[in-house]
Amino acid sequence: MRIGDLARKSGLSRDTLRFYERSGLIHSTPEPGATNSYRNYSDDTMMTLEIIAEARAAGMTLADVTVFLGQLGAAGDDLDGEAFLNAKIAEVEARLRQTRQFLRTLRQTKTALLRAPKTLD
Amino acid sequence: MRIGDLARKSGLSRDTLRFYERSGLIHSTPEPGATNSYRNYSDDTMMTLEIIAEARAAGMTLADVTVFLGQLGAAGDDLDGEAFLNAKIAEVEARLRQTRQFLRTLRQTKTALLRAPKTLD
DNA sequence: TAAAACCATGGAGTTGAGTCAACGGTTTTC
DNA sequence: GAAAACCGTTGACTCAACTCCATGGTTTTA
Repeated sequence: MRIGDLARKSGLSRDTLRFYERSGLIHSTPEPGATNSYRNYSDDTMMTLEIIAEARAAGMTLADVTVFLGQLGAAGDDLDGEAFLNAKIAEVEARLRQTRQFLRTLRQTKTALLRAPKTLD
Repeated sequence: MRIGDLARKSGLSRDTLRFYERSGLIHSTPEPGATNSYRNYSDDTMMTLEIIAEARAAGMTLADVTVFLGQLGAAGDDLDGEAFLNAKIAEVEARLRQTRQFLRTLRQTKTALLRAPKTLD
């Protein structure tokens, strides 16, 4: 799949995809025997992009995501990897708590606003 | 309370607090009859800072938080305010889902890593 | 086969959210 | 009454994550 297709499927801009590739988050392999220099993405790239989106929503930086995607591929008794994952799990759990708390605040604010007395005019 | 105290209590830097004030997120009132130009914060400011932290963790921008804090104070039959809150609630819910999904992925990755066969050496 | 649509690279620019440094005035403490 | 510890402002700087532009090559379509 070429970059334009991936952009349409993912909702990201071509520039963003190139930027992600420069950053080592996704990879493209020139179509075998291609005469041009067009990027060629496998279908799996979409899944990677979804993980990236979730990770970003969870507050991770792209640098973190790069490390994590590395872990995802090759495992095997990796102590640093475990420490990294534990740290990130803790961070995301904390963020989840704060987000839930904020959602409660948002909802309360909404009902408070609805319950508010009409102002005379 | 002066800016240094608030910085210590909140864990934010004095610069960040001044930046938040410039942005209209928090406010200070010169102590009545003060001869200096020192900022003076009420205890409530800490609560505002906690809301800001939660909102940021939930992915809101400071611009959004400014609007939201405005809603928090003066309510009363505000249609735009309701629309804004509904939009933000939807955004935060979506982000919450993505974050939960990512947390699952993180945990799975960890157990996969632990289950991985020891490499011979 | 020409126009439209796509792709590439390189480098500059933008935005959000701070952070730092310089310089000088206040308060507190020894 | 100094020194240390605060505080103020202004303006430049950083960093992450994009985004845009210029220039030029390739594919697809009418």
